[in-house]
Amino acid sequence: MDRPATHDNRFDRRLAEILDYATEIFAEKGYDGASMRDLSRLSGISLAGLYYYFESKEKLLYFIQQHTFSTIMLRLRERLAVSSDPEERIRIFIRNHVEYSVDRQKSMKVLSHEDDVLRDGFGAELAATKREYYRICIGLVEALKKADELQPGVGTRTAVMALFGMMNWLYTWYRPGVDPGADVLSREIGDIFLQGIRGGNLRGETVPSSGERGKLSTSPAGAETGKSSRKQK
Amino acid sequence: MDRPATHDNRFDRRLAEILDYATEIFAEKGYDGASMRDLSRLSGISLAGLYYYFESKEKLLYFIQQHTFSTIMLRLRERLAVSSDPEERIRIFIRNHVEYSVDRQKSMKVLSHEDDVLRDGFGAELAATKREYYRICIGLVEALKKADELQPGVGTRTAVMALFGMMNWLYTWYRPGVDPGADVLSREIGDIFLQGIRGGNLRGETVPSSGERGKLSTSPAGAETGKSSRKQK
DNA sequence: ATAGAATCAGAACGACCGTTCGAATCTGAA
DNA sequence: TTCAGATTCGAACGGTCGTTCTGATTCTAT
Repeated sequence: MDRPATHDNRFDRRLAEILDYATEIFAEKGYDGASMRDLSRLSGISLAGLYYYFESKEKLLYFIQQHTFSTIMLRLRERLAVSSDPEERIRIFIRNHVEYSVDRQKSMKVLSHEDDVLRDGFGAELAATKREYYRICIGLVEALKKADELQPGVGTRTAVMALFGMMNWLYTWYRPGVDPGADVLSREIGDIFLQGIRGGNLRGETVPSSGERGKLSTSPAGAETGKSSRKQK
Repeated sequence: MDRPATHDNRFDRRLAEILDYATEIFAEKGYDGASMRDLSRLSGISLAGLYYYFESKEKLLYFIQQHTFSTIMLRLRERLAVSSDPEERIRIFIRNHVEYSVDRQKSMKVLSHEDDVLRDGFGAELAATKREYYRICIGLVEALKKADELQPGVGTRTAVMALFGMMNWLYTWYRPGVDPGADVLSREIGDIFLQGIRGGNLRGETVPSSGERGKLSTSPAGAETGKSSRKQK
């Protein structure tokens, strides 16, 4: 009876296909280094034909990054809903991020490596999502700290950024088939992080006076997920 | 008496100055996004004048990366020479890397972010240095493992890559004046890493059977410092 | 004073860039 | 079979790119 929007499905599927090709060349050559003619060649669609599906190269990158990030975010929310244990929730966060990184390495590379390319409208929306993602992680870590009643040797911001570093650096070295699978990798990174922020096991045991500097946040700028800014051409 | 090569000193100083400007724009806009005309504008040197000091944009990037990396390597060797304690040596490694990252953030960004741009001659030499750097770190971690007699819950390669991740991600989020100084930061990252790879402090205590998968290195490719390859335009 | 190093403006080179346009082709409902 | 709308295309536009050339000038050390 209702066969709604036969074009739209068609259109969306084709666009998704193009997005996959675009992800590939952006990952290979970088956003600036990749040309629309590269994409045309790889996808087999004529240069002009591409522009039937999106209005600009910038928008193309936006589509990729937005889709990647919102997928990660969506899965995270689903998975976090099933547990209220602080440690387990952090492991879920890591597992979710690492699994996606391993699964869709190229998408993740485009998201991480071309982080500061988009500006204004597109960039702002992504930045907001990213800040939210960062805030979630901060929340998880602070919940753990409270539950464990541990006086922190490492500041929360540093800890979270270190965690993002471990996870986001994956795209530079991970080789499927050579390196451990997402499950093992998640456990390993989780182990390092959790043992890392929990005390003990240190030689000097310089417990007091450490980290978390006195004056807190005299900074004008708000918190960021990372990634410095890049001036436009 | 001997006043040798007065030009050469001049030449080198001027080149170094240009390299600083180039580091700035490469960090700002990325290698592909930055143009020689940008560099000309920023440095105040005419477009043609620039080519008196180097033969191509590629070589420019090579100079920057090569100088940055060899400086880090040089300092590392000096500092490692003064200690033979496994933990302290790892802390020295971290301290050396983090200090430089904080001190010369832009150089470090160009080194990390534009990692896979150079190919062939230039790229190969840098890749070799990088592999050596990675090997040193592997050696330090394995020395610690042996000294501590700890059965590892985390594979050495994963651990080292996680460490590189924590350190190399710095350029994306670190803000001087807002975030801790290099000394505190080094200690924090060192704490996370060292406590992280030493056991204990975990809930489940799934000590055996974990990580370090059975078949070791069936991979054809050699070990890498990280960073995937990028196809040339 | 003078040779040679350093620098300049300006134009030009061919190559490639992102994007657009009008025409051609295809597709599915009538 | 028709035909409107969806889809695709070749060709071109105006720019910018890295690099080189010319020819002249300005520094600088002797």
